[in-house]
Amino acid sequence: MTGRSNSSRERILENAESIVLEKGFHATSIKDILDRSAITKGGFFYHFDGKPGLAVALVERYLVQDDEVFSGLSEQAEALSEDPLHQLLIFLNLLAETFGRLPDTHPGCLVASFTYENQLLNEEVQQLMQQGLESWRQMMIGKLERAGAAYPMAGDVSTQTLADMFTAVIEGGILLARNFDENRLISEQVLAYRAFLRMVFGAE
Amino acid sequence: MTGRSNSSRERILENAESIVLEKGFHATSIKDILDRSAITKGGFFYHFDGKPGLAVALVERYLVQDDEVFSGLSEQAEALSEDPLHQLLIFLNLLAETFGRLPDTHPGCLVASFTYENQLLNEEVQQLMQQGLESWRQMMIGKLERAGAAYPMAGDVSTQTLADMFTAVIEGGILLARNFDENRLISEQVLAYRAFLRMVFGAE
DNA sequence: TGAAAACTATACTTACGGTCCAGTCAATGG
DNA sequence: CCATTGACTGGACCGTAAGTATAGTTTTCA
Repeated sequence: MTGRSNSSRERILENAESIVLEKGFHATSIKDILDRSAITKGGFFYHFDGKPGLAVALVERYLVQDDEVFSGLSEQAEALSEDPLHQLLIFLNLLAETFGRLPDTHPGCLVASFTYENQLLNEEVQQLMQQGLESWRQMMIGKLERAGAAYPMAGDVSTQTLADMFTAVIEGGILLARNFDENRLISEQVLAYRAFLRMVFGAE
Repeated sequence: MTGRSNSSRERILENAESIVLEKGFHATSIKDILDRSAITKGGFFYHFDGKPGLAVALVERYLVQDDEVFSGLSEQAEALSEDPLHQLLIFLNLLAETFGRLPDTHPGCLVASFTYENQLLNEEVQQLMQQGLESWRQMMIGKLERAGAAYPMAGDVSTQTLADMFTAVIEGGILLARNFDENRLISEQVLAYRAFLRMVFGAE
C-alpha cells in the first residue's frame, strides 16, 4: 500500500491506452509505453504480467471509467425530470454534448480497437469486452423499458435491438469522426438515435 | 499481361485480407500471408511494394468489392419497385438478408480495422478510406433525397446524418456481431435503421 | 523461338520486441 | 536497527519480422 505504486501503474495504463488507441495493441511496443511513462522495462514487468496482462488491465480500467461516465450522465438526467422517457432523451442530449465538448478528435473506443485484434488477445480479455458490451446493452434496456412502461412503443423493433443501436451508433460515429476528423459526427449520430427514439415513443 | 500474375496477386490479396481482419494489419506478418497463399517472399515482393504497398492494394480492392455489392443490391431494389422510398426500403431488406445469409461470423470491415491502426498507415491509405466512407455517404444521400422528393421527411435529422447512420449501424453491427459471435445482430441493426427511415418518411 | 514476366529458393542484414533476471534503494515494522 | 518488502533500474537474451540480394527457373505472349 504505497502512494508510489498506484500512481505509476495508473500512469502506465493511461499512456498505454492512448498509444493503443492511436496505433492498435499489437503495434504498441512496450518501449513506446516506457518512453511516455518515465519508467523502465523492469518497472513495467513489476506492475503487469507482460503484454497480455496489460491488455486485461486496460480493458478493466476502460470499462470502469466508461461506466462512471454513463452513470454520471444518467444521474444528471434523472435529476432533471421525473418522466422516464424524458430522462432517456435528456441522457442522450447530455451524451451528445459530452462528445461535442471534446477538444480534439475522439481518441476511440478500446473495445472497438481490441475487436479487430481479438485473435491476439486471450480469452479473459474477450470475455471482459463482451461483458462491457452486455452492460451497455442492459443499461439501455433498462432505460427503454422504463420509458416503454409509460409510453407505447411503435416501430416494431425489439427493445434489445434498440438498446444495441445505442452502442452501434456510438461506435459507428467514432469511426466516422476519426476518419473525417470531425467530432461533430458522433454527436450527430447520438442525436439521430435520439430522434428515432422520440418517434418510437410517439413524443414530440 | 499473363494469366498467372493476376491470379497470384488476387490470391495473395484475398488471404491477406482475411488474416488482417482476424488479427489486424500490424500483427499480420508477410510470412503469415505466404504460408496461406502458396507463394514465396520473392513472389510477394514482386507483386507489392512491401507492406505499405499491400495496405494500399487491400483497401483499393475492398472498396471496389464493396461497391459491387451495394450496386448489385441497389439494382435489384430498383427492379422491384418504381417508388424511390420503396426502393430504399427494399435495398435495406436485401442488405439485411445478405448479412443474415453469411455462414460464419462476419469477417469485419477493412476500413474499420484500418481505422484503429491509422497511425501506421500512409496518407494514401487514409485518403482511400475517407473516399470509401464518402462514397457510401453519397450513395445514401442520393437514395434519401430521391425518397425525400416524393415523401415529406419528419424528425428534423439532416440528410447527411441520416446517410452516415447507414454506415454507423453497419459498422456498429459488425462490432456487436463479432463480439457476441451472432451475425443476426448486423441484420437487426440494418432493419432497425430501416424502421427509423420508415418513420421519417411517414410510411407504414 | 525468344524475350519478358512471373516467379522459386536461399541466404543474409538489421532492427526491434517481449521476457527474464540480477541488483538497487527507500520505506516500513517489529 | 536491521530484515523484509515494495517499487523499481538496466541490460542480456532470443526469437522474429521486414526487407534486400541474387541466381536461377518456368510460363506466357508475340
